[in-house]
Amino acid sequence: MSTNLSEQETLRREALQNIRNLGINPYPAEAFAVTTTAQDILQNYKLHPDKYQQVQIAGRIMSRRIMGSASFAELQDSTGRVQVYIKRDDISPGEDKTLYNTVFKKLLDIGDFLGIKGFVFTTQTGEISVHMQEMTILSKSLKPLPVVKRDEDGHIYDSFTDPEMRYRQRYVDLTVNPEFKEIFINRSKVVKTMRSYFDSKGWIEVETPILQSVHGGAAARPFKTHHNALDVPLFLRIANELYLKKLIVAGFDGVYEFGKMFRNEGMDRTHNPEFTGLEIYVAYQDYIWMMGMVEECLEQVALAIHGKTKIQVGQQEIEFAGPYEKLSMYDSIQKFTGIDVSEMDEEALRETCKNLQIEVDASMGKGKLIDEIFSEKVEAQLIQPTYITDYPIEMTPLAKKHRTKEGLVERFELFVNGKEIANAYSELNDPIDQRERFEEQLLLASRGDEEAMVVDEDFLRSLEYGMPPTAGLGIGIDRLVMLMTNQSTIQEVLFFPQMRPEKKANISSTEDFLKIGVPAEWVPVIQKMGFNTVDELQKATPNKVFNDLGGMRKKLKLDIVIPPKETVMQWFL
RNA sequence: GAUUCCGUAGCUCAGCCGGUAGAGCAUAACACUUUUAAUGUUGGGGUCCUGGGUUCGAAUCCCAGCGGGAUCACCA
Repeated sequence: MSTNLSEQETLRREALQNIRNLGINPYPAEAFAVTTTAQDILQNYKLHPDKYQQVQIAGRIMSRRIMGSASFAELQDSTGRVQVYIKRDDISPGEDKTLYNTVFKKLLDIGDFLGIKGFVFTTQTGEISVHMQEMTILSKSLKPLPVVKRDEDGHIYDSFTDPEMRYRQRYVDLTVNPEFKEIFINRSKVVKTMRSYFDSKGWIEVETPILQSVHGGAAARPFKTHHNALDVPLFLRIANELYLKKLIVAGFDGVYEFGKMFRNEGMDRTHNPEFTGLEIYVAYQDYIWMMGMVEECLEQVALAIHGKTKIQVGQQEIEFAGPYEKLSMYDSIQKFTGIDVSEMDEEALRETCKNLQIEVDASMGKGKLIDEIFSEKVEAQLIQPTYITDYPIEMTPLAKKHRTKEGLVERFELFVNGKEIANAYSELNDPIDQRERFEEQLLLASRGDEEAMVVDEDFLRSLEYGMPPTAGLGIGIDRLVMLMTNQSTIQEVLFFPQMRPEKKANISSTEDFLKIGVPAEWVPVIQKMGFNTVDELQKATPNKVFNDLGGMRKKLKLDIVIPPKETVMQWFL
């Protein structure tokens, strides 16, 4: 047994062995038939007490209150917690009280999974509880869970709050802070609601490649990888737009995909290197039609989660029922800055940025400059859902030119609570125009714009065969979930947000220590003394190590013989 | 990347002007037949993030590093 375990972990391993010694399998293979849940009991027992005279429930022990020959424990399952009442003479009816006195009181711990057979009743203090008649150990827990206590008023004590630990060990987080499970349940509802809405329209869910040889469809730095068999570089997709449009060319009327996108860029509370995007394309429609579709869809999502369309997000109340306000990009800048940028050329825009104290650089084209003004002065002000429409052509190479307004494209972005959550176009289906737009992107790239889009020849070829007029939409699912669940960081809506890898302590194996002559029973002691590697040990002073061995022996109350000094000296040769 | 705060027991946290570490919960032992943040009594448990420096003496002061949080920048 390693001395690197904490005292509590060692005790639990000993308890595990003692359970085995009693002939009980702490990890049984048999299924345990669950007939009810904590939530079901708490909600329905009073209405139909007769139905709860024989129940089987399973979950984790989350607290124990032992009082002589009777005890209470809280059992937590996926739906919540219910109290269990255990009476010694009920579970150990004969002379042998081992099951209660030893197994329940000594060998079980907080975190263990238990299957319980019993009947539901109400205690003198009025708490609905399960009176245990039989108990099955389903799984022994070897690491102590942080214990979070709650009083009658719901105040939380000693809560497990360290964000690093919560994200790295989400299984612990959701076990001891089960209220966070609600976010993920709602996340699932968001996707489910959207999916069934799309399906009801007859559009089909598809899957397109994640490994792509050309990372098209958006402007971002990709993750690069390599395919050995083909010996070619591949990229994790930054978008799936071009593939979905190829499927419209192929003859589908509506296609959509929920999928992970990967962008090799910064991480913060609204960005994770992998995130979930929804993209949907519908043939013979345009961006005006798409606005109505988005309103209908989001209204259903809000209803599914909150049962109403007006929801609280931070300090704001946001109304998701349409129609949403529509504002052209130029009008929105005029509205919030009083400046009309619609007629300005690049030089005038640059001057305007300077006056507004917005930083610019030489690589920025006209579209980019307007975007800077917009994101600096307008974006944060758009609290209620607002469509910003009709973007400058320069910043949108995949959208169709505006039907009436020169220099603009048919595009909208939906802003809610000051953040963009959707982006849509009347998709560009003119192959010649599309090629020219890509060429302009190449020009921007040569000016140093790292976000300029790359050309996808296969996509251009597909357009040359002919794509029907199409409306397309992308929604950042993580950000939508943040809105719908009132969370301010993306990490809270991802089960496993990206983290810096945990640093692994460099530890020599027991064999390595044996090789230099350390007796087996002393290896754990050496490790306890802080020498994780042979190297570290050999860097220490031999005399001091020898002296410390005696000290550790005394401290750990070990009944083993100290190696002779000559032996210890051999370790350092 | 910049600024700033933080890192002490399994968990949450104290620890002042530098003198080799404390509390609550958890855990161990005993008591207790309806408690509920159960209770009472008694114990055990620490690489004070790591490495340097100042000092007779560092959890504490200084420097560097690592990890994390917040804000900002970048990134639709």
